[in-house]
Amino acid sequence: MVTPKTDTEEGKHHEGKEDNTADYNETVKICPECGSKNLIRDYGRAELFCSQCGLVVAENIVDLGPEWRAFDFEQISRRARVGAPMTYRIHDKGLSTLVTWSPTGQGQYKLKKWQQRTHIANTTERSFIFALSEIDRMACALKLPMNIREAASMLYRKAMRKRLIRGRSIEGIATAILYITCRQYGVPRTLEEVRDISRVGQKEISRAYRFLLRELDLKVSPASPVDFVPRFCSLLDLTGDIRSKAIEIIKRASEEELTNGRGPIGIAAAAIYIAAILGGEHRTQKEVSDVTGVTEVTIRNRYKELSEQLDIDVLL
DNA sequence: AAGACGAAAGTGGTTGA
DNA sequence: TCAACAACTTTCGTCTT
Repeated sequence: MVTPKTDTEEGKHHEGKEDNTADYNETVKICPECGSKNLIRDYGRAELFCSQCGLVVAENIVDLGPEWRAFDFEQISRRARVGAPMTYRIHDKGLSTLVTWSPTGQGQYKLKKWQQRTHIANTTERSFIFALSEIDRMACALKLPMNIREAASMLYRKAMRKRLIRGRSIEGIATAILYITCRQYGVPRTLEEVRDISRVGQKEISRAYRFLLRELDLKVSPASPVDFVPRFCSLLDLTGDIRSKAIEIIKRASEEELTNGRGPIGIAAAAIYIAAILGGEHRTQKEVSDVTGVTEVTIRNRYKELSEQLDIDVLL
């Protein structure tokens, strides 16, 4: 994986020289409000915020850029000497050198031919390339940040090393890998969302998902409703205020054990629905339903439970 | 007319014998 | 492997604004 972004000496070097929101974003790892390390990047709103208390730590974050930066010549030479940053998203980890055609060199021409033949020599290599491009395509469609694509690629590589891919659909595995990675990184996508941009059906994704969890010995804790809130809120064009309110409601609900055995998305949807009304930014059940993918009936059921048990008066 | 409500039947996934 | 089960969906008639 690409080197982590915390580079302390670097931070001191160029204070105030560059766009400081981005710098802030790269160095802050702990929420100043509650100390939680669980910061979530919300690319829909371009915000970095705390999943515990909802505090927006940084705004206008622009990640997705080059994985490293250099601020003086020494750093350039130190970091740039190997060429492109090593990345797992290229099938040979980006370490190969592509020799391009040159009209003068006969030797280079042969080398190029040799490269082409061996580069994509066998079918496993081919399918790996395909898998990575698929992961990239899907991650792109889901607007996932680069670090998740990297992690997904890494996980796929791991699955391949363990010979888990053979005889299975590459699409299914790749989709499941992405789904798992999103969960691990606290930016879950719903199964429906993943299915919509995948080329395989939900059943196959689920099968591959369970298979991978078992074989790779991964433990993915059930998604928290909180993790869905920022994205749903931004899709509904709600302010950060509502988002915080919704997260607050979910926290109280889970303390009262109202979330047990309930689908996290339904909880998130209901909390957002309530929060939006309380905050004067009313959204209809249908609107919330369309964005979250749970039915209005479920939203009603959850929101009835929540408002009654938590003594929240929801006056329309 | 649109939104909210809730009853009732149906669906797909999980669990435990 | 199968049946029981809970959560969720679909459908639809009714009430409210």
